[in-house]
Amino acid sequence: MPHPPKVNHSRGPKTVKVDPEHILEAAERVFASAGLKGASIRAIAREAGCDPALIYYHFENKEAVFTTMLDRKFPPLVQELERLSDPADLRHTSERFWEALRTIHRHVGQDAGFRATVRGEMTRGAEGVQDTIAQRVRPLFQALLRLFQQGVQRGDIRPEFPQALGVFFFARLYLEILDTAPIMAQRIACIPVEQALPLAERSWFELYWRGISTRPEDPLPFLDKAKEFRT
Amino acid sequence: MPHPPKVNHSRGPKTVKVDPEHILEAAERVFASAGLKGASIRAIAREAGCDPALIYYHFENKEAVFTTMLDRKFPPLVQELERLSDPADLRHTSERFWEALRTIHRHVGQDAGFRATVRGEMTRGAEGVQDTIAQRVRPLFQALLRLFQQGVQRGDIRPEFPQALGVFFFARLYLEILDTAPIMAQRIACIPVEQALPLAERSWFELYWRGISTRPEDPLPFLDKAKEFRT
DNA sequence: GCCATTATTCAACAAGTGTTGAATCGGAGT
DNA sequence: ACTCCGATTCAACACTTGTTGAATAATGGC
Repeated sequence: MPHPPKVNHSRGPKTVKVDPEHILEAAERVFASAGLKGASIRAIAREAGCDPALIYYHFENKEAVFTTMLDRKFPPLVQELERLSDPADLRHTSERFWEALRTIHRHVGQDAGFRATVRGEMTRGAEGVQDTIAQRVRPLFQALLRLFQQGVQRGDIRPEFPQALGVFFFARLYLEILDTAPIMAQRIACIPVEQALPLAERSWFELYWRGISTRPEDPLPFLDKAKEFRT
Repeated sequence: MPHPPKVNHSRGPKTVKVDPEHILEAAERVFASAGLKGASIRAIAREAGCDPALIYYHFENKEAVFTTMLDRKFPPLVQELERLSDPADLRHTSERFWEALRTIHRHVGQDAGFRATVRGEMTRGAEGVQDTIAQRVRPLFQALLRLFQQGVQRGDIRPEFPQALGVFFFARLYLEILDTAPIMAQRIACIPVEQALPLAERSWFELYWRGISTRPEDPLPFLDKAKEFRT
C-alpha cells in the first residue's frame, strides 16, 4: 500500500469552464516572458488555473498551442493591410504608410508576448516552426510591398531604393522599436517609459519617410493629429 | 556491491588542455542557437569536448560563463567608439557615423550568438541579468551620443530630432538588421542570403542618414568604397 | 434511474536540467 | 620515491520538462 487514498474529490467539469480561448490567452502571457521553449506546459496551466493534462485534451501538443495562437492573430492583420494597399486609395503615400503603422500597432502593439515569441522562433527556432511562421508573414510582406510599389509609381518613393528592403525596414524595425524602446529608455537612457514609446513611434516614422521619400523636406501634417492614437 | 568497477581510466589532465577560452567559445556557439536559458551546461560541455563538471571548475556557475563572455566583447568595442567620438576628428559627420557602423560590424558582426543572447536577456531576462547588460551597454550609448551631439553642433544633424532616439535607432536597429535580414531574405523575400546583408547595411545607412541629416539630398561618396569591407 | 459523453484531474514515465562531492590521473617540486 | 596540486571525470542529487493512461465527476438524453 504505497499511498493512503488521498484523492481530491475535485475532478470532472469545473463550475467555471476553462475553454481553449482561456488557455490561449494564458499561453500568450507565458510565451511572452519565456519564449516557446522556455514556457512550460505546467506554467501555462498554472496561469490558466487548470491541470496540464487539460491542455493536452484541447490541443495536440505544445506546438499546436503556439500555431493556434498565430492563426488567431495574423489573418485579421493581413486582411486589414490588404485593404490598405488597394490602388484605389488615393491618399498620399506617406499617409497610407502612417496608417499601415497604426494598423500594425492596433493589432500587435499590446501583445509583447506575441511579438517576442514570433521573433524568437523566427530567428532561432526549429526549422519546422520557422516555416510555420514564414507562411503567415509572407502575405503581410506582400501587402506592404504593393503599397511600396504604388508609392514608387506615384513618384512619392525613391525608385532606386531596394523595395524588399524598404518593406523589411518599415515593418520589422518598427516591431523592434516596440520591443526594445521601453527597456532601453528605462535602463540605458533613463527616460520615463510612458512618454518614450509614442515619441519613438512618431520619430521613427519621420526618419523612415525622410529616408525613402523623393521629397524628404515636405511636412507631414497628419502626424500632428497623432495624439488621438495614444492607446 | 552495486557497481561492477566500470571505471574509465581517462581522468586527470588531458593531452589537449581545455582552457577557459576554449569553453567560452563553445558557450558562445551554444548560446547562439538556444539563448541563456535554453543552452545547457551539458550542451556547452559537449561542444567544448569536456565534462560538464569541468565548466564548474573554471566558472562559478552558468551565469558567470555568460558575464565573462560579455566582459571579453564589450570593452574593446566601447574603447574604439570612444576614440571615434573624439571632437578633434574633423571628418564629416556622415562619414564618422559610417565608420561607427563598420566598427560595430567588425566587433560583433560575426557573433550572431553573442548578439542574440544579449538582446534576449536584455528584453526578457531576469532583472539581475538585465542590470549586468545595461551596465556594459551604457558607455557604448554615451560614446555614440557624443558623436551625435557633435553632428548637431556642426550643423550636419537636424537639431529637432530627439538625440537619445537618434542613437538608439542607429545602433539597435542596425543590430536588428544583422540578426534578421538574412532570415527574412531567405524565408520571406526569397533572395540569396550572401548578397542580402551587405546591401541591407548600405541601404540602412543611407536611409538613416537621410532621416537625420540637415541636407538629406547630399551624396555620400565614401559609401561607394564600401566593397572593401565585405569581410 | 441508467448510460454515454465530455471535461477535468491524478499519478506516473522517461528524459533532461544545474550543481556538487568524491575520485582519479599527470606532472612538478623536493 | 614521495608528496602535493591542478585538471579532469564519474556518479549522483533533487528538480523540471513534455506527455500519457487511467480514474473521476458533471451533464444531457432516454
